[in-house]
Amino acid sequence: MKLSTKSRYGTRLLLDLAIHDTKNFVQLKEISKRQGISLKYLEQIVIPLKKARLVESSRGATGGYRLAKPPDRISVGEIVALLEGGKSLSRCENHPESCERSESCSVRNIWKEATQVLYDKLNGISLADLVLKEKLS
Amino acid sequence: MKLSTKSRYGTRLLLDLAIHDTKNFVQLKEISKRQGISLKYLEQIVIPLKKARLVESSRGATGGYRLAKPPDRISVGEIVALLEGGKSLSRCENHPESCERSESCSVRNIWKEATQVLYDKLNGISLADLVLKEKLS
DNA sequence: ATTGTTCCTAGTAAAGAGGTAGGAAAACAT
DNA sequence: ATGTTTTCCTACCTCTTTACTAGGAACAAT
Repeated sequence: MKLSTKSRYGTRLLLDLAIHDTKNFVQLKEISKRQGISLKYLEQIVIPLKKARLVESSRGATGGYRLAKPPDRISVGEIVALLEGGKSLSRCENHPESCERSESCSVRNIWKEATQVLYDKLNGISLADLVLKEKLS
Repeated sequence: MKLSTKSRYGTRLLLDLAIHDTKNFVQLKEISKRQGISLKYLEQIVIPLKKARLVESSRGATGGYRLAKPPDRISVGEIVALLEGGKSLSRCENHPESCERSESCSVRNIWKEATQVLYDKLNGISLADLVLKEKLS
């Protein structure tokens, strides 16, 4: 039960955009240098972020990315859910047919509840919060 | 960020012991039938549970397993932490050297906080609680 | 001695994680 | 127009982890 690097790097990517922006476009190349993440990998990670309309892009020489919404409207929860491919902690959570046998749902409900508290926490943290914390340190 | 089958099956294994026991030893073969999990796989899963003294065993023809502690003293949190191999959600959480570069710890702290709320929840649920829920349904 | 269990050590197939590689398309600068 | 610099798109690749299975030894009861 580990977070993938996609989630972690993706969060850092967006945080970087939230800090070094904001009206103008920021190039992945810059973020790559600052965050120490390969450009090619960032290109992969940004794709779902763009699809989900968290960022918008501009192509060409002076192109780059910027947040599509104000930082206080983007939560860590939605970033993680997006890059992890769904909120559930157990695969069967949304596919009851696979463990219907004897689990009787009482154990499965535990996983649901755990998922809930986890995302309640992450949903309560916005990029704006992270920017603030970053500045304080 | 998914739970492994080891955690989920392990929890069901222990819940089964908590229900069908309790003084006598219960064979994995029985649990295998009831839970629909292969005997060989259960044998694998029970090893760390025994090492951690959550269960005790008896060998031979009338052997089997039983809980080593009362069900209200065993939490789902410790089962999961045990079978997932640690509580951290991010690999770097306990190895700061790997992401010291630019994350400045503010993002990493988020993962720590998330881990905390998750395990606070799971630690608050005991096998005895699960037995109760199982009986109600 | 036979049977039925735990225990121990391997092995294995498929999926996922964590990237790289090469180039096309677009926009800008000259 | 041409070259440059970016995003964008598709594919590939290696390593680790997951989720098991296999075979048999050790042990205890009958």
